[in-house]
Amino acid sequence: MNLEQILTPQVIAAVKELYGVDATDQQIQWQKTRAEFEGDITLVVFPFVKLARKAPQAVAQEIGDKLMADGTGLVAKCNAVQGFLNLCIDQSYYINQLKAIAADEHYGHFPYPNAKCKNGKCKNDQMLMMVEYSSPNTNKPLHLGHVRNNLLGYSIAKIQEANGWKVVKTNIVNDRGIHICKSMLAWLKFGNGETPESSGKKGDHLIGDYYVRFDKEYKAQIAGLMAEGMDEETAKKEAPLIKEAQEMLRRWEANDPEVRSLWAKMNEWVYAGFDETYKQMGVSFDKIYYESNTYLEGKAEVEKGLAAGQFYRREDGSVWADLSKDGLDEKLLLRADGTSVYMTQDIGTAKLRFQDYPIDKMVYVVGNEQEYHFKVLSILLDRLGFPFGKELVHFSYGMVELPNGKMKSREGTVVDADDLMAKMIEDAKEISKDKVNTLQGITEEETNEIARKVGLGALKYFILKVDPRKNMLFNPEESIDFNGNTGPFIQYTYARIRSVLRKAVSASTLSGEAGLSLDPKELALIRRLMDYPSVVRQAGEEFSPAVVCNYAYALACDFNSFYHDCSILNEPDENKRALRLLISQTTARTIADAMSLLGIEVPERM
RNA sequence: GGUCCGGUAGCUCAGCUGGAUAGAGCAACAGCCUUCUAAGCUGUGGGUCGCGGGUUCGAAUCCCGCCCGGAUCACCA
Repeated sequence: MNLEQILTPQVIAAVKELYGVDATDQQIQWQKTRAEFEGDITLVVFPFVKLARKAPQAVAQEIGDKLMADGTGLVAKCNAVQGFLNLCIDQSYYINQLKAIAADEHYGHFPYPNAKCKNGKCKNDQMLMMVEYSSPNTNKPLHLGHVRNNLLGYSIAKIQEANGWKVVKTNIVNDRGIHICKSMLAWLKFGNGETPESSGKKGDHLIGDYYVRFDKEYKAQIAGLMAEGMDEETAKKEAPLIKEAQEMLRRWEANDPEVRSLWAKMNEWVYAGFDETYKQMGVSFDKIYYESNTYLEGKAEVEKGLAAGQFYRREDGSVWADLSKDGLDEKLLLRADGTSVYMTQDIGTAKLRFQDYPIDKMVYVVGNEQEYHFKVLSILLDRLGFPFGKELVHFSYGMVELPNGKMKSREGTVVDADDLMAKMIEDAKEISKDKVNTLQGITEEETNEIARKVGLGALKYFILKVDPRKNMLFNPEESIDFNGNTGPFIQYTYARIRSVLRKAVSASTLSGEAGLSLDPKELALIRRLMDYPSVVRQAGEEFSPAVVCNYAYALACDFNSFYHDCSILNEPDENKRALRLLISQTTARTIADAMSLLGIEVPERM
């Protein structure tokens, strides 16, 4: 039970006694006391001013006097400034809270709050949330946009786990379609049998190169045709290359063995490349789906819906859903030639997933450009009887933009994920060269490991600290910071604490704390630590790793300030020293936990 | 045009379930290492919170209108 929960009923009682009115929970507003006033927590008394028909200051004073006279001794002092009642809480309360936090192995995590209730009877099963993220196309390597997606998806999964959900991380790989045929065709025509082994290229990069090559050759053909007098639109349709690619797609759909085997081979190259990237990024999946396996399932679902009268068929044979009752348009589900569209595939994927897992909540981590798609998908899944359809979450995030606009794969204006991670690790290593005194006696391997954690930490924090909904800017010309409000700053704080704890000879236990008086910096830290569970809760409700970032930063700031002012190991009073060690240890643990929710590792030294 | 999202310091971003004088970091400048890691700490300067109305004791925050930027409204994914 936190401070507000303890104090709120006391305030309600005080207001009742003083003014004979029943105050509602909503009228009780707490906020942190501003630094310039004395106190730990502040009650806003404006809501009671009318009831009391007195000046705000007088009301605040009256309530404050009542709280102090309650006999518990919790409120040690108070002062009233206008309509704000600042309360000083007895220090023993904080010390007890600190001990409780230190003793709680899973502090900030909520084990099973989401008990599944059926027929009013709770079976205490854990609710299952499936989180889809990454969802790459197999025709090009991952870029910075994917990095944001992956980091957000992974972090959200961790955050929801901390909030008590059973989370299944999933990936839907878009492995079929015209895009991969383009790469395949270009490889056949211009590849001379190049393989990842023969060229030493990562498989996804190799395929990406041929995708770019296709586009280049295709554009040349279009230009050629236009020079012969054809208009642009016709030229785009008539260029031999695009026709060949389309023909290849037809052969793929017809299960042509030759095309299928090439397709399988090239996709394997891509997956090997993706696996490397995912591993370096530190993300993982519990279950991977492939569109080549789900799109037929989608067609079947649509046919079923059609038979059930949910959808209708037009004269040309195409199948549509009428969403006008939901305030939307009509939406195509199957083309006249019977082939499926994006929506059909997503329905099929949902079907398979629901067969595989008892999904209570489905979360799609997909860019905000697809908001309309998911609005439609939600309605369609609901109509088709999927329990999670209506309440599906499209975790919609903003684009990563470069100084000159959006990234475009075909135009080569992308920031490659592998390159970027390598660059960050390299930068981290460069910076660590100046730290010879703190990193002396460490093996080359350890140094590399620290650089990896720190470099990736800088990148991840840089991306995750921004509100996911917002577009964010990345300037490749300016390197990502390692100072200030950054991942490395927080990692550094952790490493500092670990260093102190290593040097602490014995873990003396805290006793006889009655006589202890808390330093303001100690108090601030304990209060910050107390906030952690509500931060985890909020991050889960809002689907926002940024909330966790802000907290981790604030916690690190509080610690550094404390560290600067208060000596830990050199504190002569044994009891005080024990308290500070306990604060330090709890802070380190909380930093590490918060960072783990972000998918960021913390080094023991740096 | 309809719908959705954003506009806060020179730059990158917090704050947005209404609360006291709008916060960080970067960049600039000035201090702090014989003492637990200086990737740190302390300080200075920097703002019509896009604009205009409204709601109220109180608005960056809520409501309405407008301006600017982005996304979306495909037999693309």
